[in-house]
Amino acid sequence: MSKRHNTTLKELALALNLSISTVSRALNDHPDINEKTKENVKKLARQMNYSPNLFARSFRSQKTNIIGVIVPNISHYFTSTILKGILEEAEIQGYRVIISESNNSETKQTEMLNTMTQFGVDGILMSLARKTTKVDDVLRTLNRAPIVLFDKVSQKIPCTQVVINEEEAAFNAVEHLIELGKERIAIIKETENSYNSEKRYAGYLRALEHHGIRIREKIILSTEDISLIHGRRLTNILLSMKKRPDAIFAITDDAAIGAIKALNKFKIKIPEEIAVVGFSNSASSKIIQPELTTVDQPGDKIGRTAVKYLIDEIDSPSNNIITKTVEIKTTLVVRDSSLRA
Amino acid sequence: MSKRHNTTLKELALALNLSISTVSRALNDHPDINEKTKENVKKLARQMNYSPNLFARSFRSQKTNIIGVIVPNISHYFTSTILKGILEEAEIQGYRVIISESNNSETKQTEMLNTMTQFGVDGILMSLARKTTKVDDVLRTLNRAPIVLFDKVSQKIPCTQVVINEEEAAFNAVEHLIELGKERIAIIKETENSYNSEKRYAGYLRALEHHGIRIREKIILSTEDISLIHGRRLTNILLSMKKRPDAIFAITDDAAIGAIKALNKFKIKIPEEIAVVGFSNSASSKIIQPELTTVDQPGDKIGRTAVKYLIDEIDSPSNNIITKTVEIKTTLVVRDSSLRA
DNA sequence: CTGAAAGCGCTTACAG
DNA sequence: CTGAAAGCGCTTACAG
Repeated sequence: MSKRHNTTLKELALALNLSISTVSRALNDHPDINEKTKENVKKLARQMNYSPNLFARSFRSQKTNIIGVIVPNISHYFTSTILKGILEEAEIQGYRVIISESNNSETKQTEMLNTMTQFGVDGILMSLARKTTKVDDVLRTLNRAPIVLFDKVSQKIPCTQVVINEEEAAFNAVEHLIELGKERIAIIKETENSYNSEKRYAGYLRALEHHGIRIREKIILSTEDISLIHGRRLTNILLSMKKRPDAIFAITDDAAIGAIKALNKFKIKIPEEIAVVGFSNSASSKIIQPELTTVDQPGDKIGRTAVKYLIDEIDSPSNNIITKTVEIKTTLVVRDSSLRA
Repeated sequence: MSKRHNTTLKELALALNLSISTVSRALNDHPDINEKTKENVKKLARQMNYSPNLFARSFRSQKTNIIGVIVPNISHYFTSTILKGILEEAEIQGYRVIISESNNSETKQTEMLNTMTQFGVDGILMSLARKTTKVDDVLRTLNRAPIVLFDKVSQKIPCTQVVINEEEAAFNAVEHLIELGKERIAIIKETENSYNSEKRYAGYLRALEHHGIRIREKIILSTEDISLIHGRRLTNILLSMKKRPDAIFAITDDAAIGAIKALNKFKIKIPEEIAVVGFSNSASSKIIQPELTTVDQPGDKIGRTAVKYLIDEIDSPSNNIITKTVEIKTTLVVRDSSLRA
């Protein structure tokens, strides 16, 4: 047998002097077929190393059993934990997963959506590229295949959205700082109004209001790119103020770690002088000194949940397009950066 | 037009009162077709939101343009950078990528190989699960589709293997410590003889020999699971010795970071008393205090290279099975954990 | 219990 | 310049 050759039903049928139909049925354990025949067929199939061509099967059944996934950046840790959940759940349910990256480019994202529908995926899981504005492209895809959004979502797209309890999580994080006795709590958030940043900011505001703490515009800082470097830069600005904050809530771990790096540099005691809380529970949050208090986002569960909702829609396609939001609970992981002395 | 409906060539043909053949050729800009006809066809195709069913096309051409990827753990940072490279290069070359995780289980790995060949992927990229012993399964797959291994490879599998210059990289890392004036250099490696651990250990030995430094068995430590926790544990053992080492070379960043955490706890000066060098240039290596000297592994390049070699084999299937090793160069990133005072 | 035939959507050699 | 027909590998309703 030469290399790269795949045995087909036809070959088996020829060798056994049976019809293709019978061979197919025998392999699929169809009740009609004689036990003896089944045995013979299966034996030869094993010998000839036969395995069904799933592509042909999918083609016939008009169902690919493939889920397409589009994420902004695959090497972002939180994203990779979601992907892990997606892969696990998809495998359990008998689906394969095609992954692609939009690199936060809307153009690329549209291209990916097109390839995926052309390819005939049964459904699409997507976390939106930053600044996704031309929702039309996504809506057009929605006519072809069900979509479930996760993490970076948009209410403008009428479909199921799997997110964490952003607002509540931020509320809890800030309340934790207040209970620690902190009163001048700065926030480092995004300039652009992403779903996530907006919700976390709302939680911050609500916590302050709820506890009767005055909102100080001066210590509400924003940045385009919510990274370690900008977390550090904005913290330096906070430190240059006449009246420094006594806590910093950064809406990402990266920015919070940047903040800690800045505070460490000036030998400011954490959490006594300034406490810090982040968001994500990334691997780095346990590496930084002092270890970072942060919101744990269960990526695995988000991924699994998104897959479940998507497969539900694949199995029972409904024509009523609705925006449904599914919230996954998070927990605050308290570490040294905000531990009561 | 109802939801979830895909226009087909047949429908276009019917609407235009043309044959399916003509419509197909018009859309593919076949020179035989009348310009006017092409225009009409294309116009209607746009109106009816037609896009070709790639599944049908693949089915006919017996080529899926899909690459299967199997990795032990998708959320390992280094792996995700390789995946990034794979996705980028695959897209450029017009391939789609199916990703799955073996979770370091050989059984699961075999299953994935089977599904992928059944599915008819054009080729497979794989990083082996730990302790892959039953090479037979992989060899059987090799009869169906070309395989290129990367990172976790095995010489027992006759195929192209894309790796980094493990031995040389370790040699350079240890030589760097020697040039710093260190003489009692401990190594933290894996118990099990993985390709990577073996090569790095060989580089360590060669560097010591090359510089006429005696090899001390006592400070050559091994662990099953080369993680932060075990890096810390083994470092504690090193610290309990009568004569402590003056440097630690850990064959992963995780273990090196564990080492630094242990040293920090005992307020041991890094690098003056004990210098530390890791391997990977993970995100965490820039977070830990002091920042970690480590070997930068260009994941992106590894991924791209693996895709290129695989597509070469897909395009020109050769029957001569050979083991070819492709080495990607690394660089040592010197940071505070080994910086001359 | 087994077989002949249709069909999934597409491309292309062959005919006119 | 256009069309009828075969075929990629499989499943299944229909017939016997």
